[in-house]
Amino acid sequence: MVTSNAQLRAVLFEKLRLHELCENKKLPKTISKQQQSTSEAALLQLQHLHPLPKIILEYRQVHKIKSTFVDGILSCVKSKNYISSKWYQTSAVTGRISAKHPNFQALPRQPLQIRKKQCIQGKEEDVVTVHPRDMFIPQEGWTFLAADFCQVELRLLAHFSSDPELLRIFTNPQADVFTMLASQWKVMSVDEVTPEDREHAKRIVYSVVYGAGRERLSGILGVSTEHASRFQDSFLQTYREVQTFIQRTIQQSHKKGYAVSLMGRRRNLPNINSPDWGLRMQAERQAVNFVVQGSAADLCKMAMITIFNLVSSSSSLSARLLAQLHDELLYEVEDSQVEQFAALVRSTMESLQHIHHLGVHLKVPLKVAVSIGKSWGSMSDLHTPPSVSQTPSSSFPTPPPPP
DNA sequence: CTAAATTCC
DNA sequence: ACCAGGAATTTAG
Repeated sequence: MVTSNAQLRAVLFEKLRLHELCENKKLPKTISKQQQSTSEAALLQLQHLHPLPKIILEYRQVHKIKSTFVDGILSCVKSKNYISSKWYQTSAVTGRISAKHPNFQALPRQPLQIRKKQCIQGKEEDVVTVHPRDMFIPQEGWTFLAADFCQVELRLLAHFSSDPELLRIFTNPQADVFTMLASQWKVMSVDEVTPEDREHAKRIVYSVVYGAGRERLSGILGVSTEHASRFQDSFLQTYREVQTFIQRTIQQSHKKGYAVSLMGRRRNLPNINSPDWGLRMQAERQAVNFVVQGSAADLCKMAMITIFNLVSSSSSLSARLLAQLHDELLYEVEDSQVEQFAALVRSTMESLQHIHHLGVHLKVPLKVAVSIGKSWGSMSDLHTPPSVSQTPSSSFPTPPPPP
């Protein structure tokens, strides 16, 4: 079977013995059993030695789509006559929301290009592109509206660390952070940075701050481990206070046995003082990650609930929440109310920078990107109306009575 | 690096 | 027929 990694391993390393042909590069091993890995990283290294690895990689991509996002979603529709995810508010340790049956959060964002087989005798083209999110469209007379916190976790990291360099980036913004960093690293002008470059920069930043080793980083960065090691040194040197924040968080976790989010939520870390080095290091990374990712989850839930309350108490506004994609809220709103709702959502989310009755005062401004569209796949930015962004209205609900 | 769900063996 | 765990994919920071 093409889908069997055990059999693939047998063919690749016992029959063809490809690992002996590339001793210069070390191939990844599986975590638990220390076998030869058949992961993407391993197959990419082997693709020049034999045609099979590339075929497997292509197969895996289309098979994932077919089995999960076509057959999988179809089976979700069959049991009912409609399609709707189940949303879980308490299943994720960080406090993020998760979805099942189907998992809308993992629906492919990028369009997929699939080459047709020659034997089909394609009269038209031999590549077909699929936009999975384009399948979802709003009801007649309504439009999708997505509100997204811009770089939440990085902003929260700037807040927690008080790193002057990182704070400066957000307090006087010149361009998008990740496009800026991408242009610096790849030595190119800001408008030459492609969306792929930006995503790449984003992955690198989060990998470094959440404690990626040089092995892992070199894989993402596409350079040698030595170069990756130097890169992470220079990164943590430019943002020194980030490093002290990481150390402080780990130290406190060791003392308390748990990590705390922005709004006081805890995550217990049983292995934080484990004698096992591997487990202890993992718990330390989880501590740092929880403070940032968990705080982002706090903000998103606050935004969701606050907007829900505002819409509920409004007699004229018609808007429904369709999904929560991590730090993004997806709504369906009546065509005539798009502008009004966009302004409300934006000011509500940005006002979460200061939540006075909870004692939350972020040192960085929160920025929200609102986009609208007639399908989930093709949503375009809705520009900030200057009047709204200048005056953040007090749209927050009244504080609860003191205890 | 972290956090999910899903599919396959 | 069912379940457990691992390895691989997608997504999100």
